Amino acid sequence: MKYSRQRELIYKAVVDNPIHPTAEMVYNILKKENPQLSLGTVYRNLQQLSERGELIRLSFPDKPDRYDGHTGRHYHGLCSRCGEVTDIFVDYFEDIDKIVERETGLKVASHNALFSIICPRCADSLA
Amino acid sequence: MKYSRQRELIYKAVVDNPIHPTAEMVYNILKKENPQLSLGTVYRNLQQLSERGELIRLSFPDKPDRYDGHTGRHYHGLCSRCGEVTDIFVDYFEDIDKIVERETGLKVASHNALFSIICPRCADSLA
DNA sequence: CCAGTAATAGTAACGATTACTACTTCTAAA
DNA sequence: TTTAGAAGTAGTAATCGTTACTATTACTGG
Repeated sequence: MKYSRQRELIYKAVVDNPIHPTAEMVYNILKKENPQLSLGTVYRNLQQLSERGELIRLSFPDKPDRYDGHTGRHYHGLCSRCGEVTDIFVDYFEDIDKIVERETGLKVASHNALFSIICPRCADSLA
Repeated sequence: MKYSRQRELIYKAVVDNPIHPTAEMVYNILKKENPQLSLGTVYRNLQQLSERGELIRLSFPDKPDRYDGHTGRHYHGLCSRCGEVTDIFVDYFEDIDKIVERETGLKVASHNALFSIICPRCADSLA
């Protein structure tokens, strides 16, 4: 894989923006300073980086995919009001992989979890 | 919501097929006996049923959405070899919602989990 | 500094899904 | 039961997110 300035920018845009941006968001963030950037380049690099495990790609029904720069095992929260995606850093629940293995007989490599939450901003606006 | 024969068929196709079919799969299953069925009708009803909580809609990167007729809390396994989706029925891990609430301060309603597994068929073919 | 390979910009194409429209089917009340 | 009106359907067009293509540009090893 050859170095490219664009890939560097795209990667940093995801890592530096904890909002879990979509491809379009990355494009909009970067095009201000890099007006020649192509949306296809953003998509291509996000895909490559995800394949290589340098980014994580998240899918939700009826919404564009989002990308996460944290590659360590962690969970996510999805605000059921505003749709915001947040990282949830708690210790990985090792046990539950073993429980599932024991109870189902399947070989379990890992799991990921999505918590349905109310984010602080939405919680406030409700109060 | 008014009764329709098509909706009934679509709902049953999902509930009766534990493969977590895609919209296209549902269409193909049903069109044999119901050649007049329209793909748009399948999509529209799957969406309505998901919105009403009678089906669950699952999204994965780069794959069409899948639908699950089990609406009770449960988990899913995704075979990392063949991509097959399976239900995983183990007791809901109530504790982890509380742990996340305690550690993050967020209001947690529930979670779902996706286990990365090797399905029995793939495990066999490797042996 | 140059050759060769990989990456890009720009645009076209694609697949999954939703929207639209004229026609059909439920259903509730007369 | 008939019938009016609302909701649903079939068939097709349109949309959106994403990937593919192509001519040009930018890395990098020798």
